[in-house]
Amino acid sequence: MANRKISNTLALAVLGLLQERPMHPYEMASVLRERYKDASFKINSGSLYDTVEVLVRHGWISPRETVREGKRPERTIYEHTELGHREFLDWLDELIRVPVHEHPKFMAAMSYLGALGPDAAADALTERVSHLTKRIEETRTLLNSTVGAGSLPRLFMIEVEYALHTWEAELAWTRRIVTEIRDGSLSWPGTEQGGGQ
Amino acid sequence: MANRKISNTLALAVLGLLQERPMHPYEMASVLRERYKDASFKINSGSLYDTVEVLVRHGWISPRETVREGKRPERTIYEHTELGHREFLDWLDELIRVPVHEHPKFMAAMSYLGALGPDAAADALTERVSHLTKRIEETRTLLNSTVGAGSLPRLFMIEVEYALHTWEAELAWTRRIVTEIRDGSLSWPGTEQGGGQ
DNA sequence: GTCCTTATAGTAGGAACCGACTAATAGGAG
DNA sequence: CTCCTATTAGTCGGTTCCTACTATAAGGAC
Repeated sequence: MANRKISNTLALAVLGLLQERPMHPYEMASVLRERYKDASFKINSGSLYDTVEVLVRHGWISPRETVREGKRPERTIYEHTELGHREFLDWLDELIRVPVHEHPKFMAAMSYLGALGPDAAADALTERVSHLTKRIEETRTLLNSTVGAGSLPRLFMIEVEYALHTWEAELAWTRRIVTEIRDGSLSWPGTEQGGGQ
Repeated sequence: MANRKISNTLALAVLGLLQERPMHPYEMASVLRERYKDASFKINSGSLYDTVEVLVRHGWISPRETVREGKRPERTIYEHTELGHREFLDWLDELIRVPVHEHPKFMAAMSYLGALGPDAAADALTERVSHLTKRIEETRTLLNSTVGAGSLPRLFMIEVEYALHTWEAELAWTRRIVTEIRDGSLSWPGTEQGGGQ
């Protein structure tokens, strides 16, 4: 009963939307995209319908009605249950309280940085720096045109602020490593030019 | 031919190990753990054997021999192919060059921070701060007892330095948000006490 | 009015992934 | 020398996840 939880965060997104009002899956995807939440959740129509089914099986949401307009496919509209409401808050609380170990692809790649040799490594990292810089600028622009312009409360985009902050940290670190590779202070076992010592 | 790539980074780990010397899957897992690479890759015996099979199907690695000691299960030893060598370097280079969008669970949760209300939110974030602090300390200790003690070259633990840096950034950000919730500078739509303005 | 593109709504089949299990051996406790 | 646990090595079955696809309707170009 402890970790019988669903782990896919897309389920959290669905649950969250249904706290507001009943919706059919396709609409959930649209609303999430409108609100820029596709940066936080991996929205994929196949997974979305599966996720909804799992939530139904667990009794966290339930179908409310099935409507059909013209000859388009039927839309099934879902609503949250009492249990679903409690589990939503519980899950949310835990996700915030307890950091989980994740496995970002960049960390995996850095584990084998040595294999590239110092020159290719510095080169690849330099290109990463430029991608990150661009992404950060775009995100700043987005925040300025929404929260900055007063059209959205800051709380509604707080996770974007978080992402921005982590990218900035990654950028700073990456830049520093490039410098250290180039000036030899990060020495490269396997090549004969060691750093100091 | 462009994105016919394997996406699971565990395959990168396998490929990387086989650049050194031939190995059987169980040994790969042990070596990765010895080298603290289980922080970078999600090692799971089920997935590992599947991944090895996929690599064989793609022709990036191939079985070299099957040995049996006593009546224990047979061990199949794999080695990398020429193609596997090229693809390893290529993939590595791309993972470093081009940042991919990931979906950390914390970001997902922060998207619904509002649902907790300011008090519960500050409370949960405060607990996160303490977990992060502890994790950072432990990681510093690990780095001191390996790279710091001169028993491992810094390059071999560079991804741990990266993780440490990102956790520190997350910690600083989380602390700041807690402060802003408590002093009211992060205002909470839905409750009536707005911030400044 | 016909053509083309985009939006709407969802389905289906297979690949990937993971947890739980098997089964043998080695190493100590007593 | 018998029991118990840890280590070695890998398999199996089900769930989850994703890509590719179907099919209708609406909106403009010309």
